[in-house]
Amino acid sequence: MARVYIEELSKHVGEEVAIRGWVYNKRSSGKIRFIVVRDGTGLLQCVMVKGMIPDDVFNHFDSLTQESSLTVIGKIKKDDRAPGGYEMELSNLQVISIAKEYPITPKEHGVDFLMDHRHLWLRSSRQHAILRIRHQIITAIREFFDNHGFILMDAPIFTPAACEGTSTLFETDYFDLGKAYLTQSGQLYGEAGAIALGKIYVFGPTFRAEKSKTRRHLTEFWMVEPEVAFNDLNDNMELAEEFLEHVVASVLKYRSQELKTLERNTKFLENVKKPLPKISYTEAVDILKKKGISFEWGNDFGGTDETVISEQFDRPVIVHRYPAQVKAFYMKRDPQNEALALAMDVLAPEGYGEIIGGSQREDDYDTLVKRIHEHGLPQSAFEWYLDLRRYGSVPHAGFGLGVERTVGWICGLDHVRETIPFPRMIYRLTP
RNA sequence: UCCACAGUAGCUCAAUGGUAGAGCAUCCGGCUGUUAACCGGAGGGUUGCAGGUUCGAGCCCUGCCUGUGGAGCCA
Repeated sequence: MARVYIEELSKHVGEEVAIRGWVYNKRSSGKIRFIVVRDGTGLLQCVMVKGMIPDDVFNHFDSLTQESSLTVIGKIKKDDRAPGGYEMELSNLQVISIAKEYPITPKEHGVDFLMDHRHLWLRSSRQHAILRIRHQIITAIREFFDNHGFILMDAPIFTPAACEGTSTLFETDYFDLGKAYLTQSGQLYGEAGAIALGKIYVFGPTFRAEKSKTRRHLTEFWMVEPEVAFNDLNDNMELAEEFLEHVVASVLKYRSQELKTLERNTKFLENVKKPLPKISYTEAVDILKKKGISFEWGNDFGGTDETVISEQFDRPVIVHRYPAQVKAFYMKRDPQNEALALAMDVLAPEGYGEIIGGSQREDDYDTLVKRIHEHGLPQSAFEWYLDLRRYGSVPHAGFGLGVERTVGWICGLDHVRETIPFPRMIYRLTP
């Protein structure tokens, strides 16, 4: 007899099959009993009627607890009364393991309790939907870059010093070489890769030791960072919008069922088509002022500022040419206005904030040395990086996309902690 | 680091300063189409911790702990 998965049951109507999984829920009305089984790919309602099957099989029902593992065998039929649309007329049932009293009941729970049981919470339908969409987003990211001639180039996670010199980093002892730090960005290494290979992307985890305590922050998160030799700021923005369009379209195409499970309104997602609106930082400041928000030119946007700006558009908006003073040392200045950096951020709609940050990089050796000193950074730590300007320097640009914020936005979640299987936050290191 | 809010049964929550309760979960019983099934019954409590006010504190006051949201910083 065929052992099949629930998601492929439509191909097995009328056949007797075996499904291996776990008890999601059970209900009884005396002589007729229902077991809802999950197998990781979906839910299947199994029906058994007293007298139609051997009593010992029928009586197994009583011992089943939520999340007990079992094999169910029976004929598949279409039935609109069943969740998922298909139902199994159970003919046999083999218990693999009876679960102890399961902490997560079909009723509501608080976030803290669920986070303490994250390893079990992952079994619920909603978490399935989020993780499948996360998978789709990561698949689409790799697909996009792979199909556009980019080479995946992994950057190290242990680094000798701060990449940008601003964030607080996680520190660890590193044998006789002193301190090592967990990377906060693979970008500088990505630049070396772009000069070596033309166009590359770094895709890996990054770490920030800042005590950020908001719905948009994790201490460990994933970032994808493309870097392209000979690209300028405009090329960079075009790459970003084409990339975002592909990722969102892929989720809409392959994960509509999961978006439905999450009750996601896809209106804004369907709008993610290039070209995206592009405004300068100065224009963004004007928007804030028109909305009556007091904001001084030269500051960086806060969370609420980003929300107000993004609310003016029906799709992600690209903001470019920020004041250089709020941006990193390696960003190239605008030749038209030295006070501006050739930087760009993509703000997601509906208040999800910055999902992409990038820039054209400073490619002039002398200017870059000057910036390193202006930011109070030790030049010795950046000698290898300066080599990229000593030996065949070219204009180049890239950006970083935060995977968890992107998942949160596409899924319509109110907190990034549900976008990654095991979130790491300042007050949570377990499970 | 700062600001605000919260902590009562395994879980989610009630309880004017006056006998700590409900739903779910668990256990027992009933029900031939259930949909977070339903109906009847049972067990389950050091009200986060330490003090204080009061005849009397889950409730008021002080301190601490833990968590949540936000600010700063950022993706």
